[in-house]
Amino acid sequence: MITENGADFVDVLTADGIHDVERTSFIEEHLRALRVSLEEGAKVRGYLVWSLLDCVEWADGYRRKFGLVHVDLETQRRRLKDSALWYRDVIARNGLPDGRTRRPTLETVAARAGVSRATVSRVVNGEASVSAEAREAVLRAVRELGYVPNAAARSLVTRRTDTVALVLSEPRHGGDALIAAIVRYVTSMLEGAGKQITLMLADTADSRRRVVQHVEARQADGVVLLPPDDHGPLAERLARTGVPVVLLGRPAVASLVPHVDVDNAGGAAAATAHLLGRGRRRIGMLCGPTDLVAVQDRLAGHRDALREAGLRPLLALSGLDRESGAAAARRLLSDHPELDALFTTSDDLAIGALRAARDLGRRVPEDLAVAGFGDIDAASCTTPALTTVRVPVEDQALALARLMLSRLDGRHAGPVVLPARLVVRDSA
Amino acid sequence: MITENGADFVDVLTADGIHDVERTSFIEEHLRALRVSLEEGAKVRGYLVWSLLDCVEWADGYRRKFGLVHVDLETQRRRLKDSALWYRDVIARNGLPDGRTRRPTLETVAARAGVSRATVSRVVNGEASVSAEAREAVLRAVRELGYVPNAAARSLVTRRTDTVALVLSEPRHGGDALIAAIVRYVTSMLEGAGKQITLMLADTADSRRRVVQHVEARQADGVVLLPPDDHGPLAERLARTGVPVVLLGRPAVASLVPHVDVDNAGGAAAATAHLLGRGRRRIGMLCGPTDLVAVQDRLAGHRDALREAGLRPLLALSGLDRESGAAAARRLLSDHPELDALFTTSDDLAIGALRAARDLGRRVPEDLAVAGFGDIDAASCTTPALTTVRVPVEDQALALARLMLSRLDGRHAGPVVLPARLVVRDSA
DNA sequence: CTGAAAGCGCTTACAG
DNA sequence: CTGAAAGCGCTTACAG
Repeated sequence: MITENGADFVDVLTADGIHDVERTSFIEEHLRALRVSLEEGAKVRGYLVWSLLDCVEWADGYRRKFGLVHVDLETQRRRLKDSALWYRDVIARNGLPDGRTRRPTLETVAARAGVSRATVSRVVNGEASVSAEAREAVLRAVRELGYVPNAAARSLVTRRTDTVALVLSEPRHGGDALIAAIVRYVTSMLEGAGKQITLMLADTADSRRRVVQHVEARQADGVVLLPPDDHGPLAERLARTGVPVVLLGRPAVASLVPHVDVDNAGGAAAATAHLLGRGRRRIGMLCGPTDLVAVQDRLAGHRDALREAGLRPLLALSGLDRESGAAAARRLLSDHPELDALFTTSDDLAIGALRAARDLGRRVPEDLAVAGFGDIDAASCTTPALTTVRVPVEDQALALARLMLSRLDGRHAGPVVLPARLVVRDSA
Repeated sequence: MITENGADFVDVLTADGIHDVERTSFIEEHLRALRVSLEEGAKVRGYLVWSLLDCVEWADGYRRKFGLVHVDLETQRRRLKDSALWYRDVIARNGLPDGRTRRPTLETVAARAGVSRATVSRVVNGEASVSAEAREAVLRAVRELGYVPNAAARSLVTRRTDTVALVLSEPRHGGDALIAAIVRYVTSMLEGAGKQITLMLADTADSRRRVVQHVEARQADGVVLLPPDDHGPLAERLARTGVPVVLLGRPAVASLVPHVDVDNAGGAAAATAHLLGRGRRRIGMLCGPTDLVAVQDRLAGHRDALREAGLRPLLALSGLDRESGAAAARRLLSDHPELDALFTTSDDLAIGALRAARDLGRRVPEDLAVAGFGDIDAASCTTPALTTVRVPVEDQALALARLMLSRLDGRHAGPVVLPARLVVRDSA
């Protein structure tokens, strides 16, 4: 660790409020680490205070100066061990590891192992045709030197990049939870398979050009593209380069590019059936922007479910946000005061509808049942809590990653459609 | 576009419900594109139907077969133009562009421009010392051939990667909105500066090792690391390699690694002052996991504000989720029924507290004022709407990107602390 | 201002 | 099973 004047410093522990049993081994462990550091010449330049809650005030002086860490015991010990190992490591190397030192290359490893570069390459890449002794020697040299292959050099000759581009466009639909889940799960699965992720944006003409260039220059072995609402053309264009492309959401136009989607129609039909099942017969619908494919599908599901009951849909077009949902609901309810239920193509619209209902003095669900779509985080926080259709964001992310992996393996794959489950709460 | 049996097909337009004025030019434009395609030998294999809402049912047959696009006029025209240009482009190239064709190299460009590879390289990299004619010739050849430099070859010799690693660890604090904002804004700004983003996870021992290897092997020119709560050691370790590192959130231990943070203490003090200003004197606090630095700082701000008013804090420790917040609130309120306000270190805890208050029959804010921290999406949806402290997620993301860029430019930089503003709603 | 040439660190036929 | 050698596509002193 480095203080503000750049000098190394080691920890001095002051721990309070720890169970005695635990304290002993904890302190011992720490002091051992400390002793090692001191013996190896580190100078004490400050204090790191670990303490529990009841000594916050006492410890405040230290906190101001060096930072105070409040941790539970488990964390405390893990961190302690980490930093102890780390100190030893650093000190063992005699001061700062030098970033400017040349990294070892195949050449270095080969020399140390007493074999040729070709053999080292074979071992590193897991080829079978290497003798046990050679392999052993190479592996040892790799370990001792901390050899890591140079990705650029490898990619230059293999023409692979072991990289997948994750392309985000404007999130008109889906929201932050979906983005976060995809970023996390797609990355996790692809990293597990030895791929690297390049994050790209495709929200402007410029950035879209960049994506096309990137892919045409073969800087990615595959592309995960989301959400595609406005980007059918982009997806097709990328697919034409021969690089595997995978989409989130059904594209507007039938396509051979495989995609992952949620059963929007089925979910909307389920929500509508639920309203019907509660005896509602005059059901209005708040419908988000109809150029979004997901909105189209939800609309279709709603319509089909109504038709089956011999009813016809009654729509109010709306934007994407709560304010616009509230306005559409007000409009619909004043034009059609007889309505006893509202279905909306998104939770944000439903939350707007709840506000409108409150403003208009309609009790939910007694006078007006409201059902949304999405099960966003806020849906369970409203009063009444929102009945809605859950969009399984994590499953979508995982399916997307799996689809990409199978395409990278050269397998063909069709679209994946995940079920959307009704979540019944209080609003309908 | 490709149908399911792999054949090209062109669009046939059927548009309804469009204002007549618009319709004419729209259809004309489309038919022109169509004619071009047909003249150039494309076969009609299907229909793409653009229509507006009122012909949904009629169009359903087409929808089933080929996908139906509902679009507003603006979108319609843009998309039409896109696909028309795209058709022409593809067809002009005589069928599918071949992904397996060799891309042009410096060599190719040099030959075409009648100069040496070195000169082409100089032009491409914007060096000044090139004659106007040579530059002109090279630029033309680049344009005509669609030349894009091979990143691997370039990186091999320059030892730069023009890549920044964006490292995500477990999101114990901050949530999806923060992740989404960072992914979006950091990527946007760095792409604008010609950098590529490599997305990495650091949530397991394995993935952390991968990150260290990645950086030590110089596969990134910089690292944006978030959230650092458990990763002080990782940040220090990466910084030791000499690669610029930038952190989200104040690290637990004082460090030279620059970071971006929110004024957690100031925000908590403001919320507490607000409660005091409303005449509340018996203020309890729900305190999230105290090993999180942000929680420590919020706690400190709360305590300082109380102390200034001659009061002492009354804490209940809690986890991170709503359930745990509700439980802590129940505990605190039954042990101390005299409490007239609660401050919480996060909105999720506050939402839990609202539930507990309702269960216990306490009216909010009359009997019990509640203030949270974060201003998450759900905060404005509760009843009563939550008074809270806004954490400016976009500003954080932008500051993080700026910090990284200045570090990449070799400039040193200190920590950035962004203000956290009180948002007064109904709960306090 | 320009070109010939060396070299970045790998992989991969090819020959043995 | 192994090594010598060519070559991936670029940049950059160096010499002119």
